Order: sequence, then structure tokens, then C-alpha cells
Amino acid sequence: MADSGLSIGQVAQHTGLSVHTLRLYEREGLLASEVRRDGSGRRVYSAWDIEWLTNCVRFRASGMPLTTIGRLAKLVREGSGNEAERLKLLREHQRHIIEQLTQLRDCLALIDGKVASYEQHLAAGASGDPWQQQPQPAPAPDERD
Amino acid sequence: MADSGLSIGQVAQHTGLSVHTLRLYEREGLLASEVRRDGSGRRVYSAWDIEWLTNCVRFRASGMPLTTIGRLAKLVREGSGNEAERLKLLREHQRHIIEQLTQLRDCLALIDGKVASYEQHLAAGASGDPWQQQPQPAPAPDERD
DNA sequence: CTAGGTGCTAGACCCAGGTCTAGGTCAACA
DNA sequence: TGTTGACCTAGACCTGGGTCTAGCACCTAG
Repeated sequence: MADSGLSIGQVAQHTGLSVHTLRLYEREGLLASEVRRDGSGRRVYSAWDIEWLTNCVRFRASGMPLTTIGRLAKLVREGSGNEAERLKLLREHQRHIIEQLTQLRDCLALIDGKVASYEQHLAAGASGDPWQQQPQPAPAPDERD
Repeated sequence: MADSGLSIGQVAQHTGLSVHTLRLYEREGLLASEVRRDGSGRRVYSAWDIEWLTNCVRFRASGMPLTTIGRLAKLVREGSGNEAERLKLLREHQRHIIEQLTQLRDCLALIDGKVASYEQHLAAGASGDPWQQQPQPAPAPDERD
């Protein structure tokens, strides 16, 4: 049986990470359990490893730095007893994500506005530039320049 | 002291960028109009510059790379006639933001789940580890978080 | 007059997060 | 039996986005 073990290449396919990156993550201690090796020293990833890595991918995508993932991994590696710490880490990231969400929404609103005004502008073959410094008639009376 | 012009330090305060970064952005062509200089070569930012920079900050916060901001700035600098291109850039970023939003929401869901299970775990003084490979010799028939 | 604060440029430095290379091992297949 | 392809380690390299330094120019206050 394949014993539910995947090679690094397969894991790369599965997670979207490159094999280089997978090895990097391991070196940096991002894995919550040591990866098994086969008879000739090749990595054999368990289903659980893959689940963990999949979470790592999400964490990364939501802006968690490698060092933080590493801290979390360490806590998990060390086994139960530190759940409160893990929870703290998770809560921090939760907050961070929520902040990002509001920022993104703000920016999206800005962009939506711009897009709408450009669309309108183009549809109308209008002349004014929706995003341009007004060709100020006379800037300031006493401006040297 | 022209009330319609701010120094680089003031702009830094206002935008949250460092003066270094402001100069960097200028060097990299991120500004949509050339910054004026006073008699002794110091930058004098107009209200419009600041508005633009504020938008840049949002763009950055939503993951737009400096090079893209630079492209947009260039289009705006070149004046009207290229609105369609600007719109394209904006639409791309709009899409990008929307993707990020869904990713973030996914990750938030994951984290929310973990947080909830840790909270429950801690509240119950439970023994099982909500996020640990089951230390069971036999492969788990049914993996759950 | 002198000092402090702010600004200027050019360019070095830094960190995160990958990505790629060199040189080697292994197993399978034609 | 030799070639291929996936894998191994160690370590160099690259990009993006800042951040900091050196050395100098102004202005204003004391």
C-alpha cells in the first residue's frame, strides 16, 4: 500500500507550493510534525502533514509571516498544554485578518468609484478627466515658480 | 508657508509614509504630477499630490505593487486620452481585491473554527488536542478538526 | 555668530520570502 | 547497463519594498 504517504512532488502539486518552498518551510520549522523519510532519505508526507501545509498556505495568503506560522507549529509540535498560547496567536491573526478586510473594502470602494466614473466618462465621450489635477486656472496669486 | 503647500515632513505625518518612502515613491515615478520645489529645492506638495498619495497608500494596502502604481501614475501624468487603459488597470486591481477578499474570508472561517474549538477545549478543560495529529497507531478512519 | 531643525542627493543596507544551482543518490525501465 | 527522472543537501541568488547614512544646504532663534 502507498500507506497514504506522498512524495514531495505530489505534495507540491497538491498544495500549490514548489518543492523548493516545501523544503524551505521544513527548514524554517513551519511543520507541526517531523516529516517521515523513506529508506533512502526521501520525504514521505502524511495526510496530516498535508492538511497542516494546506492551512499554512491559507495563513500565508492571509498575511501571516513565516515566523508566526513557525511559532504556531512549534506549539503544536510541543503537544498539549499550551492551548492558551495557540489561541492567543490565532486570535491575533483573526484580528489582523479583520483589519485587512476593512482595508480591502475601503480600497475596493475607492476603486469602484473610480471605475464607475471612468466608465461613465468613456461612455459619454466626455472631456473632463475624472482623475486629474484640475487644470487650475490660476493657482495662487503669490506663487513663485 | 504657502498654505497650499506642504513640506515632505508634513506629508509624511499626513499620509503615514516616512519621508524616505515619500522620496522613494517619487524616484520610482509613483507620483502623478511632478512635485513643485521651493526656492531652495525643497519639495512642496499640493493638496492634489496629497490626495494622490493617500490613494497610493490605499493601493499599497490592498496589495498593488509599486510598479503598477507607477504605470497608473504615468497614465495620469500623460493626461487625458488614455482613460481606457487606466480603467483596465483599475478593473484588474478591482478583481484582485475581490479575490483577496474571498481568500481572506476563507482563512477567517478556518481561524474562526480553530478559535472556537480551542475556546471550547479550554473552557471544558478537555484533554484531546483540537489541533494535533492523533497519536494513534492505527490510521484514523475519520479525521475531524 | 552659532546651533538645531529640516531638507537635499546618492547610495548602501536590510529583511522576507522565495527560487535556482551544483553535485550527488537512488530506483526503474529499455 | 546505462539513461532518466525524482529526490537529496548546502548554499547562492533574486525581488520587492523599504530604511538608514553621509555629507551638504538652508532658515530661524538665541
